Amino acid sequence: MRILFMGTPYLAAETLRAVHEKDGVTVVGAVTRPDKPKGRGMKLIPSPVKEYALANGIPVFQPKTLRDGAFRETLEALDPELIVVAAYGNILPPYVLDYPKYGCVNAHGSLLPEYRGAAPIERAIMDGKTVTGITAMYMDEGLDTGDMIARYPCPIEDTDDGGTLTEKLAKLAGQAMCDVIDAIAAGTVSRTPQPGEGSTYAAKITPEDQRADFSKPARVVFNQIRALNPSPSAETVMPDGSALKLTEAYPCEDGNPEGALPGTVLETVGKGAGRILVACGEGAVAVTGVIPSGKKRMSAGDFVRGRKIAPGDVLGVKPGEDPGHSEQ
RNA sequence: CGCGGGGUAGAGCAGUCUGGUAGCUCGUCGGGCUCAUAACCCGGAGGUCAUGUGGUUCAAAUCCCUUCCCCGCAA
Repeated sequence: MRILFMGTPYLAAETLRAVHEKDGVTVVGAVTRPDKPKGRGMKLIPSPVKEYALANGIPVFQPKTLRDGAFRETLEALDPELIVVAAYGNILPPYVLDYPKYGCVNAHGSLLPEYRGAAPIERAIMDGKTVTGITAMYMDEGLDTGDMIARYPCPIEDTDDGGTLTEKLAKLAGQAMCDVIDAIAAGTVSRTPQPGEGSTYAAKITPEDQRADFSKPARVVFNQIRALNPSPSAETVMPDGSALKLTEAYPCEDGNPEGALPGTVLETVGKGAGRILVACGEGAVAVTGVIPSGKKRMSAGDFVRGRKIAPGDVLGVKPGEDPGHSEQ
């Protein structure tokens, strides 16, 4: 089967790998977003999909848009029978949707109709969900609104973070697309419209989403920190005004018995992996991993040993700002 | 040439402004205390201070210059 793949980040690259390694499949091309035009020192950063494709001899296409005629010519030249999409980042216009005889299928990182959109994995963890998954679906002109083919549940463990869950879902996405290809080849594929009710939208992560809000319960702060690890990470502000990313933590429901002001550092431990206990609206979070501004990812113990933080410091409040107005 | 931080012992840092004995918190090794310990006490090892047989100086981790590398932000 002649397949054209479209996708961009890690999850998409793993999906491409699964499809590419599948018997009876010819990947005629990989469409991915253009290399990021800048980076530190003007570096170009190719997408994971592009890297995989180049390493495996798959032609790479990086159109700025699918809407103009330039891509239509490419599409006709590649002449795919099926288009497989995973986290490509663009809506497909009708002429693309209609071209392949077997249609366009997508692997989405949630159990639709929940978490349609750009950041379903992170949003599911942030919301404290215990189950998410991959939905294999046909694409239409809407945002993740097409008919479903199959859903693959995946539990979210307390030990999961954005990185581990993405890895798990990436494997499922690969499996899902291989199953879909088999079903299409066998003529047994089925499609079910999404329920009209229960849909939610998982907007992309904004800087505001990254800002740790210690006024929330410990569990919420914990969910936020792990959802955004390893990238882009939850972030707070040190008493000196510098940024501090929080990469690892665990909740201590009874860690703030005296009801200290949210953001207050209650305890620092510099032995071993160490930890930094920070008061929350309810309970406290024990931060165990951080990235100081201009520094590498390090354990809380290393950070404490460097004497950058001490009990009594208040996080999340810029110097001169009233701690009572931590909202907004 | 987008903005900024940094390269000092195995780890994280201080010291650099105001040149003049290489320090701190840990880890590690040895000893002690203890019923015992990741706790406490004592002692030791471990660093050409990223690079340049660079410049200035009586003297450079520190001031000036070179090159390389790392990281955060922004996209």
